[in-house]
Amino acid sequence: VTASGGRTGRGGGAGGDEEAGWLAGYRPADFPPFALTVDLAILTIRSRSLCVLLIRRGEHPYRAGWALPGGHVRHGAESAEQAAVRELREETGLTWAVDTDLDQLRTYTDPRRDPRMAAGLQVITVAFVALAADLPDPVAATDADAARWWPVDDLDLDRQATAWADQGRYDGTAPGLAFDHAVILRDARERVRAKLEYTTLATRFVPEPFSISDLRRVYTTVWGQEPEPANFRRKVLSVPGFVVPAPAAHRAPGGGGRPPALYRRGSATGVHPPLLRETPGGGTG
Amino acid sequence: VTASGGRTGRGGGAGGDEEAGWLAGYRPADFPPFALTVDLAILTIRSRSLCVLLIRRGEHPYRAGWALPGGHVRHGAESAEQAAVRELREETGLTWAVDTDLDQLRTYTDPRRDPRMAAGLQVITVAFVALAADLPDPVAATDADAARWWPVDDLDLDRQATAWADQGRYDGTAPGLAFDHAVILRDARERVRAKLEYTTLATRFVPEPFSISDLRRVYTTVWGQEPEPANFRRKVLSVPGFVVPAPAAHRAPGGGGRPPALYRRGSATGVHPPLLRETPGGGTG
DNA sequence: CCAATAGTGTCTGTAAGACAATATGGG
DNA sequence: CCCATATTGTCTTACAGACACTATTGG
Repeated sequence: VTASGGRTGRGGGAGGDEEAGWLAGYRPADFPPFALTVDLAILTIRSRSLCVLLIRRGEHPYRAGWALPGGHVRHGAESAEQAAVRELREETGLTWAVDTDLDQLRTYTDPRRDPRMAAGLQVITVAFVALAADLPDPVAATDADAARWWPVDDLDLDRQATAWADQGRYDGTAPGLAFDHAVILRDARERVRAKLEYTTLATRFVPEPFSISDLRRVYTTVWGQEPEPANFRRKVLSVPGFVVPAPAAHRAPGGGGRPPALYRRGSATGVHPPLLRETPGGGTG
Repeated sequence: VTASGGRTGRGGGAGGDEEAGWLAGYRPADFPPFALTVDLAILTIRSRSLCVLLIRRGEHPYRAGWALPGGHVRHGAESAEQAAVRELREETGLTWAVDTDLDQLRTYTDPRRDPRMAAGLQVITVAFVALAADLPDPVAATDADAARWWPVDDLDLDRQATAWADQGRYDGTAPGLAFDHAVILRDARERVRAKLEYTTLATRFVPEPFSISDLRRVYTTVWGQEPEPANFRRKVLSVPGFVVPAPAAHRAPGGGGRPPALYRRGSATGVHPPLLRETPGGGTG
């Protein structure tokens, strides 16, 4: 209280005279162990279903169980964001743009979320959402003995998440996810649904070039309800920079029908005013 | 890979036979120390300014510097959310509803964000936003030798946050915030601005009963731009459950003018379709 | 020609922006 | 009455929902 009493108007910086001395003598001796991990909900669309990348854990805990890819943040060497990019590359073999496609979702800290708490280690995780179009089939990598895309709808998320909240485990018939990953994945899905409304995120789900119908199918798949085709087209084309026309190309659609005009991603990131679902998350009541 | 190979379709739970044995022998011996803290951006409106509760730190690091209230999560005993509620009560002396008024903002993990990293301790923080109407003047409590409300606009946030990102410190004339708290506070302000659009959050900023003008002043203050009064009224009253009429009461406004009708908070949480600012965060370019 | 999909036109209801007009209180 | 604020009314414009209609391909 005495030494740097006049600090108020001077601005910060931890490099004060007295404080430098304090730091020199500081030892973080008695901190009980927290572990910091990242978990990734990597989403894509395959055969008209929203799919998530899951790995089969090669190590304890939840060995041989299905889980979101992720891993430990390297102490002192990186942030959670950097760890997420690194894990993503390790898991998928792809390089990734950080700010564009990786979105910090939420941090999960409940002491009961990891069984290692019983041994005195509290493991907390920062969850991220990533989107992908056209990812190759995943390769099993470090600490995973298998990896595959799972349709999110097949995972019985709501029941799993509820079961987790109630009793800390789940015994249904769908693949059970390790830790609280069902909760994380449910939150991730809701985040993506919401972001489709007010961002151009949907274009990340489709390989270029794409038709307006392709883009509309993204909304249909993620929202679970189809926007009216004519109005959807009007909206997308009326937002400057949502999509830009691509030179006519050759594509062979399955059956007949008029071939669609093709587009690429535009430079816009926001959609304003937003596209609205019928039943958004919040609700009015 | 062998022991519980058939786990896939059986659902999770870390209580498997083999895994119980592993856990019994597990010791988290060699985990380098992470510390987990929470920081709170507690916002209110005072004399037509958006204000944040800051404390003057009584302990190192950044001793005697201004900072967001917060503290360590108790290892093994609580989640970040529970710690936030506890700290909030300790700092303000008020009980608080968790889900309603405390919102997890983001987690900050950059190794450079806390000087104790130099001593080998990586401190990460989960930031929360809380809103308040009618909070009493704060009392200095544990590990804080002073606490007061600061108008957010007086804190030179943008310059502080930029300076922090560039060089890890800030030397301007406004009160400098400890750690990366200028960044956190800027994120918090943007979160609140956005939430006013699609939630009934604004009612949390005004003491009951309130007039439509009181509510409009919240938007004016937080957004920095005034919604058109007539249209604003129409919108608020057209959303069911946004506000409910309160029985006529006695109030003495400063000057003359027709006395306003008074309302209380309704039960609705979402506003759909949303109220829109002119220049939202995302932007179209 | 038909089937199938893409794309256009148009009517309508809702709601926001702008702003004038009216109501209700205190000097 | 004058002032200040609240509240209502109304005209206009923007845009989403709905849906009929036209266009362009393959068989």
